[in-house]
Amino acid sequence: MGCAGILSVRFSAFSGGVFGEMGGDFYNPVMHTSPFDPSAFPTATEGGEHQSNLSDSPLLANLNVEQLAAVTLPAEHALVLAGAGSGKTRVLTTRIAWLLQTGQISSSGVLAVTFTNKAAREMVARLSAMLSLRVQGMWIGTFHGLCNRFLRAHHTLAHLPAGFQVLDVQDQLSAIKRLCKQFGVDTERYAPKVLQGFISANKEDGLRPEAVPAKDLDTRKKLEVYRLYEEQCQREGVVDFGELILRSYELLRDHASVREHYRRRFAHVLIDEFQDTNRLQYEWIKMLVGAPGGESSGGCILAVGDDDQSIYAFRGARVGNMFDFVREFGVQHHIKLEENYRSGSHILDCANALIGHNRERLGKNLRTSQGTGEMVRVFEATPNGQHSGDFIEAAWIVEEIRHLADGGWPLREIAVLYRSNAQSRVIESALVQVGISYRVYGGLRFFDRAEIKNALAYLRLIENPHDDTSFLRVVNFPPRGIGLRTLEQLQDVAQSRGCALSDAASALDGRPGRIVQTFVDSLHEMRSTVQGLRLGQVVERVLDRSGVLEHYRNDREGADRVANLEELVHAAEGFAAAEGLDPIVHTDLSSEEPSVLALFLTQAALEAGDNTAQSAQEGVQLMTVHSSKGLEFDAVFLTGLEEGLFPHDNALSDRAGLEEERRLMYVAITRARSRLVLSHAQTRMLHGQTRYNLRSRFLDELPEHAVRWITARKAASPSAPMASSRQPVAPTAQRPAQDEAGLRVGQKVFHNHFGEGEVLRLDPQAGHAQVSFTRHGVKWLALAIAKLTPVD
DNA sequence: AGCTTCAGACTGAAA
DNA sequence: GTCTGAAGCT
Repeated sequence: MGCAGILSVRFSAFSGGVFGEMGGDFYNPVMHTSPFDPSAFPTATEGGEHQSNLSDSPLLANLNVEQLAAVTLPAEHALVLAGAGSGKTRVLTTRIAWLLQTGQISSSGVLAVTFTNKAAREMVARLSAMLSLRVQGMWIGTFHGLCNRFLRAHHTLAHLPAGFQVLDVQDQLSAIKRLCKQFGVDTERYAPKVLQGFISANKEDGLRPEAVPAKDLDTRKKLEVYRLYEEQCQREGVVDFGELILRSYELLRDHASVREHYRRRFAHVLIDEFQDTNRLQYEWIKMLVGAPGGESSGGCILAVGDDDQSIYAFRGARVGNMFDFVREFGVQHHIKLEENYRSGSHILDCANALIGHNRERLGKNLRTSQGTGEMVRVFEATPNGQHSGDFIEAAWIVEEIRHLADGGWPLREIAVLYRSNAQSRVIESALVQVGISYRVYGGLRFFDRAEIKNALAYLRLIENPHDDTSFLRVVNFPPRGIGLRTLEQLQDVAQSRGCALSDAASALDGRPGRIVQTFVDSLHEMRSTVQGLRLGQVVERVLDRSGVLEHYRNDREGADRVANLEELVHAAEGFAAAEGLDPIVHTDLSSEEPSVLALFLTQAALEAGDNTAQSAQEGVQLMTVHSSKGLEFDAVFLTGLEEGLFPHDNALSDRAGLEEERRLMYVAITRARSRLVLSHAQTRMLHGQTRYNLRSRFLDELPEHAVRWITARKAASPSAPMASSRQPVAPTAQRPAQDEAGLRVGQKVFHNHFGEGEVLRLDPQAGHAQVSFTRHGVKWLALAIAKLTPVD
């Protein structure tokens, strides 16, 4: 599967980031030896207004005025508004390097937090390149990675076992399902997914069950599940993602000495992508630093973010944290990074004009000294007799890509972006048609694959026999004839005795009981046979003894899975060295030190791998706009710019939703270096039916001077006949009157192509009508395009 | 007990 | 149109 590269990079590049120097790194405020690299020592900065004064400092060379100001800020709280492509990461890393080199702090006095492992890795890599000191042991990582590290160090105070494990979303859901079954929760009324959302959302708001207002019966029921879930996790020694942060927060809150220690220690706290932080993450930061006026104020915060790129409100991100931060910390230093080093001014003009339609902004305008660059083009795909608009759109884009490729543009520098994953399919098949290779982002990640999760479940059971989630996952995998019946009995016994499933096995009798007992025995056997082996060997042996590997070998479609399992062995083999750990596994269940196996399993949960479906081959990159954030490409094709799709129907109910959609569009536009092509289709196959869509309102918000409206001039592919040569659409073409044609629900209508039908629903805001046609089924139509005649 | 079929969903997604 | 998850069949 070619995951070798991905894995080895992942496990080595972040070495020490999470686990390095565990223990010794904590209650040990003693500084590292001097971090100075004499050759890079800067001269006095004199307030640092002009870079010319600093030409002899390689670190600060080539920074623009704003970047320099941000890097050399005094040790006070500050907010940096960093526009897209403005050198944000460079500022963050140079700031850290500058603080270290000027001797203002030691490397143990810095805490830098990001959202993704990728961002953390990049920061570590850039710092290593700038500094001669060991970046490994520094507190640079994700919110969850750092909190994990923190809880490991203080696991006793946190009431957790040394080798506590981290539940990912899948594990969490199955834990909740199991709990529902056990306590007879009506899962028709309270879907496990909903309960999971409820629990996570509350944790991310920093709320334990007792703190959530039980306003109605429904909420009370959910709270009961929340409580039971917490008990279950505690009993099994596992934590979910939210718990990592919530418990770290509470630990700091409840233990003054620990709090004081870290507040004294971290003189500088740097936060990346601040607009994406949720309430709990912000509270954690505040607890770590101490709000002004509190009993002890700690270090200073440098928050870097861009309110215009806030696109994760749906998962709890609060742009409001930016405003709160300024208010609560009395932030005096506001720096805007507005110079963009990525795109020409036509592209930036589009971005600025578009985002100017948003009301709730801190305010910021991207500029460039690069010149205008290419015009931004807009393509409208018109359906023909054989193909719907999305097909024509895809074919046209692929043709354009082929031209680019012929012209020497590297394929990996070309991206096709879309609003929702469902759109990738048409584009993929168009690419396959002409034989252009591509990569799709958004598939399963390595550690989320079923075979890997099965293998990890065995390893977890070796580490912790009380992990019932893992027990249930593999008690009948590979199949050994244990059915639901048996498991229910087992769970009953475990519940009445208050013990783990694996300890309840002996109470069962009959054939099923013997099978379960054999399974439990084999786990014991594996646990003892594995002692003293290297981690890689441990994984290998468990894959063998558990029968997992054999099971996939016998599966005629299991070749990929076998390869992935081999990859897992390889990853385990390299893990210890990369983390600077002893590779020998000792799973002493009462140990105060987590075993290397426990750390490996945690790593797997906290860093599940790139979510790219294909291997890292050269190819056009396909992804959603969301996952394109932070990336850049020479050429960007942004597809499906249609009302209902982008902005998406589900986001249109309120102003905030629309503004987030617009920010999403802003993110997409600012990905392009030199070429940006926007496209929309008049008709699109969606959910197995044809939809008629108006072009996106966002297209009408772009400035005329920077945009060229085009239509197809030639056949997009041999099989696709001429797209009709319509006149370029005027950018200001009128939107349909809301009540056009006087339609109402239940109205009988006639359509030239589909014949007779009845209006099922109306969406006046979007100008859409859903019509059930007698002969062609249910379709959504855009009233401006479809000609509907009312019939009586 | 395990496989197959059928209904229903379906914006976005890090750790 | 395609994937997931639960009920039905062998």
